[in-house]
Amino acid sequence: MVQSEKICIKLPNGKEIVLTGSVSPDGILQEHFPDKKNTCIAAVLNEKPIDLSREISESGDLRFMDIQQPEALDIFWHSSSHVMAQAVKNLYPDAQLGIGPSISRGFYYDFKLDTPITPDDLPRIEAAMQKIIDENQVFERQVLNRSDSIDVFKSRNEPFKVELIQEIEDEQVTVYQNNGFMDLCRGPHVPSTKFIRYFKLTSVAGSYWHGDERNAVMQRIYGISFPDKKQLKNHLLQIEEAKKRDHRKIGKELDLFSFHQEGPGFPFWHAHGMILYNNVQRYLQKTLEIHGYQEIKTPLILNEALWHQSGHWDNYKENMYFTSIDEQPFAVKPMNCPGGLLVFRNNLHSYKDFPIKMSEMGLVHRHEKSGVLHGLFRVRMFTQDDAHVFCTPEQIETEVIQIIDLIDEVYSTFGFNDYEVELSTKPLKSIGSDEMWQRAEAALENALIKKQMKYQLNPGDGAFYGPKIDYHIRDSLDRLWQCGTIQLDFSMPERFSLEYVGPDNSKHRPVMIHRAILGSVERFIGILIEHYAGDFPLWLAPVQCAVLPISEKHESFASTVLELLRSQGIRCKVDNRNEKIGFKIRDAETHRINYMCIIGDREVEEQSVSLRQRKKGNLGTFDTEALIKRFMDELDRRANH
RNA sequence: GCUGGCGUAGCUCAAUUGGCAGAGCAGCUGAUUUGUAAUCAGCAGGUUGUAGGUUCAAUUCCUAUCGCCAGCUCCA
Repeated sequence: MVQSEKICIKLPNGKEIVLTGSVSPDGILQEHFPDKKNTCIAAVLNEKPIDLSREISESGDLRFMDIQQPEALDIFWHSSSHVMAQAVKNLYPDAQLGIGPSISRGFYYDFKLDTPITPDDLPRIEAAMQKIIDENQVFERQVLNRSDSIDVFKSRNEPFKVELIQEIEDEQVTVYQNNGFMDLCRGPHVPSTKFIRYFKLTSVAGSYWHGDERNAVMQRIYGISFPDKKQLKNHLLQIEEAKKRDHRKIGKELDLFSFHQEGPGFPFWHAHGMILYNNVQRYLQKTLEIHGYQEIKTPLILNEALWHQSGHWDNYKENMYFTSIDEQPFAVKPMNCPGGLLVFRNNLHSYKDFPIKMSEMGLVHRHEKSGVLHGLFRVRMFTQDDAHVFCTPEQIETEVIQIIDLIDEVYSTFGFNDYEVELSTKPLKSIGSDEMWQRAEAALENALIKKQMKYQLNPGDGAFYGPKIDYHIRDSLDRLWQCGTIQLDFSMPERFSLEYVGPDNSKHRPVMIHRAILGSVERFIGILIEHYAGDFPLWLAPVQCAVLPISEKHESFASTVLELLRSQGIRCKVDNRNEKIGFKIRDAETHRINYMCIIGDREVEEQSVSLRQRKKGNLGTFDTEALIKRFMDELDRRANH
């Protein structure tokens, strides 16, 4: 490239240099920061990432991307996917390349290939990758014009790449090449393959070209790589930990719930699971009572006409189940609001009664495609901790603030102190006047601002009937789960002609706020199981205490202790099996029982127990009074540990 | 829904190229009477998801079906 003007570059250390001739970031790195030569993988010129080997053709700020910087991982993973694709092409010359991006955690590449790739093939591909890495092949960038590049990829039998180029509007495209492997790619890449130090291919799966099931079926290989061995190890450990915490696995181990062929997507709650379910529900009901809610319950099956009126027929029919009663069409409710509206409309309401906060633990059924069902996280039947707040437009902001506080209170009870909030505004398809939307969005936004909440704006992502605030809670493994939601609704009051009598003695239309805190009780319990890894806090635990007599002769006092604890509402059991104490302790520990009361000669003598806490070990001797006090105190605080 | 994988005892998993379905844990019985994460021995446990088919013979091969698991644009 001919340089018409001199190029001035400002370096990260503040130094300014003038380039003469053809200079790449590589050269500058060698000259000015020789110690970083081995750890830099790319440069950033005027906030645009470029290859280290790329000739600098414009003036501006230049900095270097160290391999340890998070932003470098993106490039790192992208290069890793190239190496993987190259390895696959070496092993399967017939494979046609799809796309191979870096993703939030790792990378993948899609291939069209007639021979199926199974997990057993991954070590072979990994070995082929290692060979490429050991050869330290240099990634070479090349600029081609469109038609040439199309010819190139046609001749290489890469129809998908040709299709991609045809979708590109630019006259020039870039390709990267190393040792005969070529890929259409925007770049940048790490300088050479040796930078991909530690990697692992994690899974194979099917996918579709452009994600559309009408298109060609592709095989996708997922992988992860890191510059540091420890990072890779930690990542793999985290995957292991997540597997250990899988609520489906723990649910089976602790006998919490089950699923059956006879009811796909419909959870069966077992006795232990019901304790979780009931405790979560009771806690919530009590809390709502304190916050001025009144609880209602509406029928599971309602006449289809209601669903026409509510708009669900038009917008939600695909997800609903239908039946008939006395030859009349009925539907199983997928949401609770229409039923709640009938309750509201059953009485005449004065503005003096507002806000009216009606809550419902509503069992809803929603048809989900069979392929998306997933334990308690994605089911076809669940209980929503639903509520509808009816108020005047002026009351919206205050009510939303109260809900924000309530949600925070509930989440922190379960140890979720970290959550993310999104505000979604008017979508293209919507009902209601612009003025109404503006007022509603402002009310939600003001509430968030007043509470000094950080939130992400999702323009155009609101429901068709109103804007909303969504909550995502972060669990102990740093994963996000959508749970709570606060939605303003102008549509339902309209459709159902809701009214209240105002101070002017005439009728007005109320505003309705839908809100859920847990979202789905079932899903929330799934999240709790994984969050606590099955080690539930005392107030939730299915079995809180195991009474363990050392031998047969201690059974009598053990029963006395059991009865005493039971009389105080402690969920406990006695283990009278003919086993050694070590066995009984192990059994109680593996069943995640919070406390063990060990009873031998000494304890019978002193009328006390030797208390042991799950995962913590021996706590020493407690007389029965101190024991109960300890339990009650922990229960009162709903202590999280 | 689509693609691929899987379905064996209550649970976790075995079973050469098709050749008598097996182990550990849990359960039951007996011995042992135990002091802070597994005492020993014995017994029992199955229409191999379901329905067809191929075969002298099917857990194994084929077809259908049900369910489970993973994935199904985070775009060169």
